[in-house]
Amino acid sequence: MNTTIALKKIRTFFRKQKRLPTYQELADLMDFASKNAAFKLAQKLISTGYLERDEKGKLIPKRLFAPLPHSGIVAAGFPTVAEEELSDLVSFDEYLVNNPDSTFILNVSGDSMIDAGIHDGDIVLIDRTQPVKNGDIVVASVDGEWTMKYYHKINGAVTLVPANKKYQKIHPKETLEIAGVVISVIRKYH
Amino acid sequence: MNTTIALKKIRTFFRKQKRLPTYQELADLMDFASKNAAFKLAQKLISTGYLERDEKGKLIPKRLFAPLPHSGIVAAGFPTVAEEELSDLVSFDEYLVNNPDSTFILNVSGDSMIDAGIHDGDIVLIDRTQPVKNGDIVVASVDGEWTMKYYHKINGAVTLVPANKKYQKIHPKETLEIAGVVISVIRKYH
DNA sequence: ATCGTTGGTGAACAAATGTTTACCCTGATT
DNA sequence: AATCAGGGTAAACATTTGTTCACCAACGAT
Repeated sequence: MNTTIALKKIRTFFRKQKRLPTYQELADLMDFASKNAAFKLAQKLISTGYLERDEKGKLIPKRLFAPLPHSGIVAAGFPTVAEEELSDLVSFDEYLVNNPDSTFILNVSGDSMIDAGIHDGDIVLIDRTQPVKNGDIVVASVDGEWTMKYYHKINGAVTLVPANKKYQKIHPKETLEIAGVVISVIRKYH
Repeated sequence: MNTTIALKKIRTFFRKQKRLPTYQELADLMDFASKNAAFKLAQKLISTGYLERDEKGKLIPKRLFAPLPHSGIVAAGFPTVAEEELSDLVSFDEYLVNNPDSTFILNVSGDSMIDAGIHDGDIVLIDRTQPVKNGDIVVASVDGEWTMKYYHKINGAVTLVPANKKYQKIHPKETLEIAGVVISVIRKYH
């Protein structure tokens, strides 16, 4: 009956083991005496969209970790956290990362981009294949030093602009190597 | 020998399937004709610390997605503390959401929290069960209007403080309803 | 030249796994 | 009172899986 508690147990199992339980293990987990009960449970979880099967029929997690209702805007009227609409459920992994193979994570240290809302301790996602456009925030190596700055190219001359008046603009002379473009900023409290 | 290329293939497999390959699959992946070759490969990957076995002897990833000596970026001082290869292992869903059942998403509109690095258009994760502490950013309904502000309670008197000098502090008189605590801020460019 | 190691093939096999089929109980519906 | 669906048990079974054993080719070091 309670798929919620089942999900909870499966989640903790997956967190620990980094894999989904077998039917036998799932049965144990749920105190079922029969594998088949686990099998049926899995079916239900698939039909409710929490799990799915790969090409070989094996169970893999789907929405297992991100079933978040996405309600409207803070401003007006707002929210009794309404009915959870499946269509609005979001996996952050999919939402944030378009190119998993070329994306990596950086921990931000320093306050040179604070006026862009990037604080010390934030996490930043970098795509190293994405083409750089003016106004993008990039991670770059200038004359041997790595920084994170706004990127501006005017008449062929690149300027790296910090988002903090305390720091200077940079006009790279010798080397300028772009590690990638900041595609996302994440901050977690607590 | 090519444990590097093996790791690469295993990684992409894991990213797609969200599970490790069986020995048969690993053999196929590596163009081995024999499962045993895969078995031995796995042994090696275990002894080199990339994989490990759980209590039941099943393979689980260990250092599979751990920080790699990626050229350049790690080296010189600035922005990076650690670089990690991105994987579904570090699922943002898991990382960001502790209590899936009580967490929901809001789109931020307005600039009243801009000095806290929360900009118009950002996405914010709210936990509605988490206890509110002083200094937390909360989503609250004051006298019928919903806002996002810092929460301060001094001698029983609650003050809601914006992170923008343009706006006034709020001393709720009548109703004060807290929808939840901001646990995370997400901004996506492009 | 030979020896030992590394990395692979191939076959074999017990145990575990996914899945099906049949049956049962309980609470709700009619 | 009869029926029905949901959620569980129990048993059965083909397939797959992990693992072992024996063997082999290539190669570097001795």
